[in-house]
Amino acid sequence: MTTTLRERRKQQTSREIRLAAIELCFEEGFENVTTEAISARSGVSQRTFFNYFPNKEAAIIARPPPFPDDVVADFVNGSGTFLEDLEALVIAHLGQLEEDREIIRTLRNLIEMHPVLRAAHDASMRLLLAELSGFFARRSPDTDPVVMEMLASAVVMAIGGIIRSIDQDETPFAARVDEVFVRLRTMVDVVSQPPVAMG
Amino acid sequence: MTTTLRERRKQQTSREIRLAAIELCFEEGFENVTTEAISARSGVSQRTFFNYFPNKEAAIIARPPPFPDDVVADFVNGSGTFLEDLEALVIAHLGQLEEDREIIRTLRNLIEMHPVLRAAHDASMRLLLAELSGFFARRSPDTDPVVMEMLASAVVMAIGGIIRSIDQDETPFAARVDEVFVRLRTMVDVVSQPPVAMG
DNA sequence: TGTCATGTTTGCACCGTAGGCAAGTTCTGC
DNA sequence: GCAGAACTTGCCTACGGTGCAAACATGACA
Repeated sequence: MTTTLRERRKQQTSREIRLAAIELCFEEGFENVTTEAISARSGVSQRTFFNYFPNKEAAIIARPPPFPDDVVADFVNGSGTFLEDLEALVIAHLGQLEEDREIIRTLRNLIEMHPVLRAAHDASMRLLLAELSGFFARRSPDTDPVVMEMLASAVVMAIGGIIRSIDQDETPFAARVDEVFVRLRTMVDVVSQPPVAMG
Repeated sequence: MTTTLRERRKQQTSREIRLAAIELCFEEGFENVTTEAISARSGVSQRTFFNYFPNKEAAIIARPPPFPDDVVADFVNGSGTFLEDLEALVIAHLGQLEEDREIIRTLRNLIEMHPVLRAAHDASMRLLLAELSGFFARRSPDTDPVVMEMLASAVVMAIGGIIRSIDQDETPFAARVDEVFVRLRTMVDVVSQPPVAMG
């Protein structure tokens, strides 16, 4: 039994701290929120706050959950084309984001406005990028790893494009995978543009 | 006359602070360097340090100089293919990095090791990315801007690939532009992989 | 149920980062 | 040389973040 009372409590406390942090940011603006205030609202001591999170940002920007192992395995050992197999991977990721849809909506502006949050968010995007390009490299170990990073960063950007349009499009994220692939193909077209101008 | 004594002094002070910061990091490790020590070594008060830089990281990670206007104009109004015109832009950028070659070598490890520096560096990369994708969008205003971000991020990654191999390859950066384009084409190949497996 | 080991929270003390303010110093234009 | 702008500095305050040891809660087991 791994889900002991202790662990559940910890989960709970962690969630309470995060919630308090986000609410306070929303009410007072990120700059004006202190770790002391967050601790107070979530009913723990400031010292405990720092047992859970290394800093204020970390309480607000959660790192995205890792990709499920089976989905990764399917991609890495996939027998279709790169894009075909990539689709399931991206859908899995978008699906997980769906749960956080409301939080994403709330945090988007906060992130836009505060360099510190932006940095924390960047760091979490960088992890995603590394994870993805790792999968790519495992799938085709002979391809230049830098190329895999390039491709992964393009995919991450494409996903970002979908997320950023959350306010203009209510469609569930996963139903919008196509946009990623349309964009990848458009990108290819730009790069492969024939030597003679097309008017 | 814009290059007044005052401005030169400011430049000078700024450079002295940066130098002191980098030297100290090299001698004592980033974590063990305080803004107080940096200020002391560069002969200013701690208060003045904060007049110049918002924080320790900013003194260490300089943002790359902007692209020269004429190079940008040539790219934006260029009449060749996308890749052909892109070349001059990338060469200009690599050329500017050449001047910092030694600093880059010194700072690389520091950045790898310290999340705070990494974050500062990411932020400066993000500016580069935004600048580049802005140029791309101005050149072809009808193309989906998200695609331009994807492409720009791939190019930035490719440039990063060159910089990261600074220790394995002494060739001047600008002489290695080709690697960027080879990699862009490889990336296109991966994405455009024909539907039937190629063994 | 009692008790012991382990894990978690807390208070406290301490250092470093960062900014506001006002007084002092240096530079610029006239 | 002088008035005013720009810059530097010291002082004061607040927040961020960590180490430590005491207090407390929990799980295991008799």
